[in-house]
Amino acid sequence: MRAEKLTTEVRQEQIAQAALELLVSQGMRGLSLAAVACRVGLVPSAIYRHFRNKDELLEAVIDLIQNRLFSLIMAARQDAQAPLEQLEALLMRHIQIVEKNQAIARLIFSDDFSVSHPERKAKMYEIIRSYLADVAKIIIQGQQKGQIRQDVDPKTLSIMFLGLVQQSCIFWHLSSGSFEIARHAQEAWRLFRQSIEPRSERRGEGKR
Amino acid sequence: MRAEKLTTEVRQEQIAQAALELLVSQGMRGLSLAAVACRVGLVPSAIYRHFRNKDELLEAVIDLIQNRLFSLIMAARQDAQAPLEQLEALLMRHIQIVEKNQAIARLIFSDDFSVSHPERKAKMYEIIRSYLADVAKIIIQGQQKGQIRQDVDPKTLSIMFLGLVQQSCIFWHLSSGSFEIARHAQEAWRLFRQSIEPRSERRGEGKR
DNA sequence: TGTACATCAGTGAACGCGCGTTCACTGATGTAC
DNA sequence: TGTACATCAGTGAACGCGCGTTCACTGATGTAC
Repeated sequence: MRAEKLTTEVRQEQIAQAALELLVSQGMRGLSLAAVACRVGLVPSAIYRHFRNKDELLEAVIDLIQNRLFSLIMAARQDAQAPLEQLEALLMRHIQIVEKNQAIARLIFSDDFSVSHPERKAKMYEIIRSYLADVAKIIIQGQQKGQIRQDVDPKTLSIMFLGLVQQSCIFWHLSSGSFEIARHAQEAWRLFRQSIEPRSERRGEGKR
Repeated sequence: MRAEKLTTEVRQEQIAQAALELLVSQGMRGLSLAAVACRVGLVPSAIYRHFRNKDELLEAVIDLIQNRLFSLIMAARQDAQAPLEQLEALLMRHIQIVEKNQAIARLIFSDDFSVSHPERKAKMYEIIRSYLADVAKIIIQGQQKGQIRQDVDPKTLSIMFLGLVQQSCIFWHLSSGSFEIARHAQEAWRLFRQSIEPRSERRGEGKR
């Protein structure tokens, strides 16, 4: 049975999308050209009409991830006005798409990164850094508004924030879903929030 | 050239050790039986005199990791008396062996875990949980001695503590070593420590 | 409106490669007599 | 102390498998005349 003939632009999107879905659900081994092609309804060799090779497909997957991360931040910024609440919204949105966060970890720790492709690893590093820069921006706004204490490095804070996300996801992954990710995230966020709020607010609490 | 004939016990240790080293330096793809054998000075098929198959070798690697994690905690507990200082020592010891921590992440997110071997994933989950239980013990001692505030769940705290470690390692890995892991860990620890110390101490600070 | 042609997405057979694994064989070591 | 034998770690050739990739071919679509 011959598949419908579609333009390269459409197919490239479909293929990259299918590859990301496979990465999420099946891990790196599931990300074979045969499996990707099957999911799109094509024959393996048809992939080569739209990507030069598997490496080029992986690049497309990375671009897809970059876009997802970016829109996540955009969405969180619209969820709330105040910086602290934006961070909370971002954390909760991350938790909601746990499986997709795993895909990032799987990619980062896959063989196609660590040794084989240093330039790809560098690209991913840049993507994460730009994500963190956006988080840091929110933090700096919080500091200017007096919502976040000023004696901490925004960059350090942004990495710690991402740590809240990642850690929850790793546990969720390892426990095969039985780990109560939402509850943990809330408790962790409470602590994190207390540690970054200005001391003056804490003093108020302490006085009672 | 024929290799020296050694007992299975000795070879099993050598092989598992070599496999872990390869996992650390080369990632999962570097962990081929051929490479492992070569590192020990054997021929690939010789591995089968000491392990039934690759799966059994992986089990041995996991056991090795478990032992390493355990001795890390033991060492940290001897570094200091007070619970908070023990945690700090543990964090710093973790940072010193960044590369080895990566190996854990590589294993966890490899294909041999996520989909292929649920029981192996479960075992790793147990290992991490028992590690966290030890960390939680230290935290509970800290709460009893009044060094750590009592209104936070020790389990949540232990996961957040591990988050400090992991996050630093992930960044160090991604940045190919250019990320200043020690500085970040110190700053992150400072914040973490402040957030878990009892409020009475903070109130004192705030009064000035 | 109809015909001829170029373009290009989709096909299926075939390839080379690296991998885990098997197996008959070797030869050193320790034990029984 | 010497001889015969069992044990077992190490060897190298060979295998089957899944994978990424190539290539000549098909056939639908759009364009030029």
